[in-house]
Amino acid sequence: MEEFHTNIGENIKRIRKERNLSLDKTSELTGVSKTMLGQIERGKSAPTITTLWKIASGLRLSFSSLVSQYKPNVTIVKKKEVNPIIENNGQYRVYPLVPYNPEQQFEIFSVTLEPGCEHIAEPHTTGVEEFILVNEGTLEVVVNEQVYIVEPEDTLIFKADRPHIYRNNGDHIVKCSVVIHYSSQ
Amino acid sequence: MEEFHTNIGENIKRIRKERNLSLDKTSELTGVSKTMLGQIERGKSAPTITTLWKIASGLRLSFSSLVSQYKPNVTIVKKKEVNPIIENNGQYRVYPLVPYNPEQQFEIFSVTLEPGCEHIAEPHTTGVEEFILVNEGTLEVVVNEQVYIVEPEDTLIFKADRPHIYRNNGDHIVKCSVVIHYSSQ
DNA sequence: TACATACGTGCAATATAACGTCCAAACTCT
DNA sequence: AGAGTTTGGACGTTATATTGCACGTATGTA
Repeated sequence: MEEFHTNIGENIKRIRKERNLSLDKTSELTGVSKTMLGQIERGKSAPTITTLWKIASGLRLSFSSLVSQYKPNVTIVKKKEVNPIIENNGQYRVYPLVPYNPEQQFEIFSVTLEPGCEHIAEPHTTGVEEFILVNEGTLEVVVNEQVYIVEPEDTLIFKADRPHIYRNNGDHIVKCSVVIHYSSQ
Repeated sequence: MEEFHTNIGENIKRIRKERNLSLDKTSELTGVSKTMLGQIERGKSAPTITTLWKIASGLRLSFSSLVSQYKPNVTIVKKKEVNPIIENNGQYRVYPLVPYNPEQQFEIFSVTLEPGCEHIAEPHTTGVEEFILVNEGTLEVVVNEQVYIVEPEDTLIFKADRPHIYRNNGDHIVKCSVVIHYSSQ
């Protein structure tokens, strides 16, 4: 993510090698200088979208084939090592486990609500859908003035483009996993 | 195409306005300076992919929603105004009518073969498919040592990742439309 | 009117993308 | 082995992306 452009470099180099093209030949096909191509491949510079466009066009590639991320087979995220976002005086804590990324258009949080906590969430943009999987405690969610009671092991799915409220009316802590999906209109 | 980055600017501005965001707020969400955002929106500068990444992530957008081209409703391409690519001493002429573009992953040519012309085409990369629609004359195409006779109003479809030969053995000119599709593996 | 706030843009400084030229290593050919 | 060719990378220069600061305009408020 912070080293995002290295992906593109690797993709270009792989495709170039698959086609047995030299940097010179690729430069000729794309109209991008050999030096620049080499630097992009080695991750030494991040191209502007105009040069990326030239590369994609010259090599007859789609954008997605260039920006596609290399995914490690296995990744483990330790919640203890994730800095939570604190709200409601620490009663409402959000742990971003899988941050958003333009390719996979969703993000995953773990959310904790202390007993008595009521959190009012801003409406998201249109097309956003939330999936709430309750792990512990009983969660109350208000959407469209309607109250939904979500028991442990139950899941609530709703369009989050309107204001909604999370509430823990029990005396036990509430822990839930939240997946937010952003549909690019 | 040459003014490609203006598209992205328009897309960002449109989305930002839809969400009632100021440049300041957008800068805060994306980590890209307000000035830069303004320049990108106005087409005054072409962002690098790292800043585009920041914008897409901060605004929870996909890449495709940012790079999507504005398509005019109607476009007319006059073959007379298209510079053909000349080969075989002018006996083989290729008119690029619709150039390749990374979004729509194909290109369209009009091809003319004078009588007696034989053109040997380089193999394309794997995954490339050709669609040949013969308009005038009778075209012979050799693929995998197999000769195919394509009469007027007939269409030949074949995977073009191997050498192939176009031949006009008749005494009438051959004109055909060719669509080449590149599947981004 | 005067003041305040929010918004978009202009300007100067800096970082870096993009280019042309040159160079060293590897690979052909006799 | 030696000359020529191809390859990828290094260096210096130019173009431009990116930033922070400041300015002008609009809108609302007392």
